[in-house]
Amino acid sequence: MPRSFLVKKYFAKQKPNYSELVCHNDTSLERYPLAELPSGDNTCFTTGLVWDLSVLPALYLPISQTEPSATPGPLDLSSPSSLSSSASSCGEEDEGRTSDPPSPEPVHTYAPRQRMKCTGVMPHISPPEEEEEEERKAPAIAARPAFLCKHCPKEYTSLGALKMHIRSHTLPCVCTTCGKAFSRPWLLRGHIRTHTGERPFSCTHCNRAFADRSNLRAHLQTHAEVKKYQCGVCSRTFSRMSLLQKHSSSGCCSSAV
DNA sequence: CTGGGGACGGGGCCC
DNA sequence: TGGGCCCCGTCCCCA
Repeated sequence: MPRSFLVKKYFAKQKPNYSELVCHNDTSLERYPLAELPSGDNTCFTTGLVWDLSVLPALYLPISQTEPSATPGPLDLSSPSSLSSSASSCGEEDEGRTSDPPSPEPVHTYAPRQRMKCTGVMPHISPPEEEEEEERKAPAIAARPAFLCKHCPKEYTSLGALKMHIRSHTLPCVCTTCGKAFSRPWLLRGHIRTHTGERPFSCTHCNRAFADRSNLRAHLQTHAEVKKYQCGVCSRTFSRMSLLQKHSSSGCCSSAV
């Protein structure tokens, strides 16, 4: 299942310096280098690589075409239970998602994924004992070095990775305001900002503030003269992959798709 | 229709 | 080994 996050690992040891990003309204100060994108060259620049659409078609494979079994199974909603981890326990300060120049490797995979809307439906949260039991069972199910998730076909090479994954099924972090549950505390923190209105990440160009670093990163693209994603046919650049996709599918680059 | 913002998911890395 | 954070990404919705 070629989910984007499963196929990364571009620069393991060469992370860019994100301490440059500004995070005002917050104790920490960060400054984002992306805010100063060079202009001119419309194909590639140092801080942000322009993706060429012409390389995309072969790489953009829907999940169904590549690994159908990888889709996580439905959540088990059968056993509601008390939840120890709460919004308060997870804090409210800054959290970490960051904007950032794209990886220098022009390999993108496209995989539409399911979304869980905040619809008021309480997701299932397993009690700690249940979660531990699942974790214990997992290695037994696995063939050998692999740890299999009992909720879905995923397998991992380490128990730690499996435990982390299982959290996506058990969703131990629950928002005390709306009841929505998350797999990790910082996801909950980010969600809580939607209630509090806190926006700790600001753009150095326009002072617009964001609650999410990733959104700031995307926003910074709008200030860039040359954007991250480029059409292989007309050389037009876009701030988002989705925009490039729309562009390509709507005529201009029909030959490239 | 396009561009952008909001919300969120999950693996990997670091401590 | 586990938790926190980083990074990258997607989808939905709206102007």
